[in-house]
Amino acid sequence: MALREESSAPSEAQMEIMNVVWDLGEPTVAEVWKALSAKRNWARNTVQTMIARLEEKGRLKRVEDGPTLRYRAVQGRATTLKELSKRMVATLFQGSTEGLLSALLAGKRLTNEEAVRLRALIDQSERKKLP
Amino acid sequence: MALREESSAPSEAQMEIMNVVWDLGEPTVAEVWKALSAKRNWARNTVQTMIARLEEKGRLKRVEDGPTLRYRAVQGRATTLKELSKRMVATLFQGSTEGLLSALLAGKRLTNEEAVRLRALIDQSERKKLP
DNA sequence: TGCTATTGCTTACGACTGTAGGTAATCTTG
DNA sequence: CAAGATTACCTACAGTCGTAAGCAATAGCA
Repeated sequence: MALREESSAPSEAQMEIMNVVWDLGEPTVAEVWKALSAKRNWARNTVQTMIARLEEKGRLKRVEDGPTLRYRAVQGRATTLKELSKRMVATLFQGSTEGLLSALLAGKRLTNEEAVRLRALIDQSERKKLP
Repeated sequence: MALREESSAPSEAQMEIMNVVWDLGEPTVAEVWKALSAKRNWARNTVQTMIARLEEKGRLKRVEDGPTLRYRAVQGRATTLKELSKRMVATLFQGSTEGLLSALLAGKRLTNEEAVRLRALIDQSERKKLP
């Protein structure tokens, strides 16, 4: 396991940072800051603090690269998202995937393409062999 | 709209309280406390504080019922869950329902019954007329 | 070589959270 | 009616979050 069990779920702002790190691969603080500057009008130091905290919590790891530091995500995006979504289904929907899906689809009309893709996901998971 | 826009999402602990309130309808603090005592070893006052905070934030409303107070959820469960799940899909998956579903189903095998029910939800949402 | 921009580290501060202890009013029951 | 149980309200305290300012070392340019 990569992270200490039962670590608190990252907040929305923290996930924004993580997403940029995943997108950029191994960015510096300044790169993350620039990437976010369109959406969030944060000061550079704000980004720096958040990255430092994510590092303390074991979600990011620093990579010494000459003078300036770069940061890598400790867990891959897919793993993290899987954990977070399972956790959300557990707390909000008592573990029912169906509950979540029905909340999401409530009052929403799917296009045919979307429906096809979602069905494909279900087919795939139904057919899947367990390891 | 029921709640002030952009109110911060309720935390996991807060959602546990909300879930009990929805289940019980219009419980007192003590009833919530008892209902949670199996899962969470909270002091009665902890539950009371959390309920008071949920009231401040407009998620619960007190109902004077003789001497002791009862609390009602201001929004229905379905509405709240819909909001929260949309928000999560937005921040974690850039709005992609498919992204969430694929994270949830990753490494999981659906039973036939589950698959059938999920497909039904999709069919329904595909067919749906918009209001 | 001295000045300016960039980077990293430290510290701050108010809001919110999880977690509760005290206290005072009220209700119940012997 | 008096004593214990139940309730509600107020206060607290450490931890996290969002948001940064201040400062020191370094680096690059004039």
